Amino acid sequence: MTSDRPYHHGDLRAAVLAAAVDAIAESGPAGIRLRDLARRAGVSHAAPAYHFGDKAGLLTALAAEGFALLADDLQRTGEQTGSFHEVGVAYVRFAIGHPAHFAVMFQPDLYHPDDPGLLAARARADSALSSGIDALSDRQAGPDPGVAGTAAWSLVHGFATLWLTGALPGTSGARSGDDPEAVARAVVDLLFRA
Amino acid sequence: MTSDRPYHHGDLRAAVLAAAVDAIAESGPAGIRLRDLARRAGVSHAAPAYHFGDKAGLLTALAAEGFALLADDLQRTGEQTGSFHEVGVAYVRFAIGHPAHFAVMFQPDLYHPDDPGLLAARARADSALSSGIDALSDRQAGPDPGVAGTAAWSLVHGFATLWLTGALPGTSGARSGDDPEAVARAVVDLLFRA
DNA sequence: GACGGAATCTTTACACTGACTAGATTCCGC
DNA sequence: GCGGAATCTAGTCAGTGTAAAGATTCCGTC
Repeated sequence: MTSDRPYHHGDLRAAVLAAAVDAIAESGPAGIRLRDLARRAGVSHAAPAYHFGDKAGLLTALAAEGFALLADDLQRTGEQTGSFHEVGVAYVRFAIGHPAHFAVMFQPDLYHPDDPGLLAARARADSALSSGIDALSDRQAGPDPGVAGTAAWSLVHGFATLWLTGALPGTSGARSGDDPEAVARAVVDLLFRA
Repeated sequence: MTSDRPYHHGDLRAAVLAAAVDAIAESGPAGIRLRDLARRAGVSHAAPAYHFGDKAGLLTALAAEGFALLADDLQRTGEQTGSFHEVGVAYVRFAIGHPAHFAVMFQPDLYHPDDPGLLAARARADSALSSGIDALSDRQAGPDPGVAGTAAWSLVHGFATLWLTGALPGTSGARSGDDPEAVARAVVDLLFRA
């Protein structure tokens, strides 16, 4: 069985990560199989283990990539708009635009939660979100800025999660044509309408 | 190896469900193994399959049980207090009190989402939550009652999810001694303070 | 241009899992 | 107490994750 494909893939690490994103989009993070990802990338079944160690290592890399992308999005949005409303909407936009990453990021039992690269990426995302919240608290007459930040994060995170799960009536119901970003904006506005 | 335990377990279905709750609390829904649950219940490795068909069937039953418990909690709280604030807090209290159920309930890729029993239980929970939201909208001057309901649900769901994930600063940070229910109440109050 | 170590991938092997099947045991209505 | 139904066991199989050892290629250095 002499294949004509080269012995070295070129960028197998990225290819496996991309294949994982596809596989998760199809059947969720639980249905992911290392051997299937290897098949998709056109390599032997044990090749992914070289780059990620084990299955949890792969998902760790995926989660870290997700936190890094989220941090970039939030930071850029914060700098461009200076509005926490828009940072919140950007959070939802990221979740819906990268559902596979988002699903893995907030299931620490799937990966190695102490991985340094992951912790660094998550710290960046936390920082970008916090700075948006701080800017908000300045204008906000709330009693406790910590509570306001927790509320804001909970709101956008919950909305994104419920939307992705298909639990919201609008997702598969009568208002299925709704733009999630528009609904998210309305929801965020409601929280800070004072 | 003649065991002295009886051939019939008595209530294996409930025992397996209880073992699943324990196992999920230990290592998450992804780490659950049918053979391990059988060992915990003291039966042969294939016994659980008789009651649940397959692994997804077991998690379907667990999710249905969770939705039923949630519906009971929300309905009781709504009737006793008549306050949506308290219904929201009850939502959070359920999630933190039944983390294993909650984790499975909102991961439809783990179970059979079309199961009739599951759909019925979820419909009951949706109804209990909606009635609380309707009562809220009457007093609320919001533009769209649908938006207010989505916001409220998103808020409590997001808070519960983030708290269980350990993502909130208060969970493992300096304010780790905080009572989640008290924080939830403050967060819900913030949304509807007008 | 050639050498040699490092990086990358394949092959082989093994324990474990979920699922299926046939058979054993017990329960329960009549 | 008879007989079908319900419940559980035992055996089997394909598929999975992981580890170890070997094969192939890359790349800095001479």
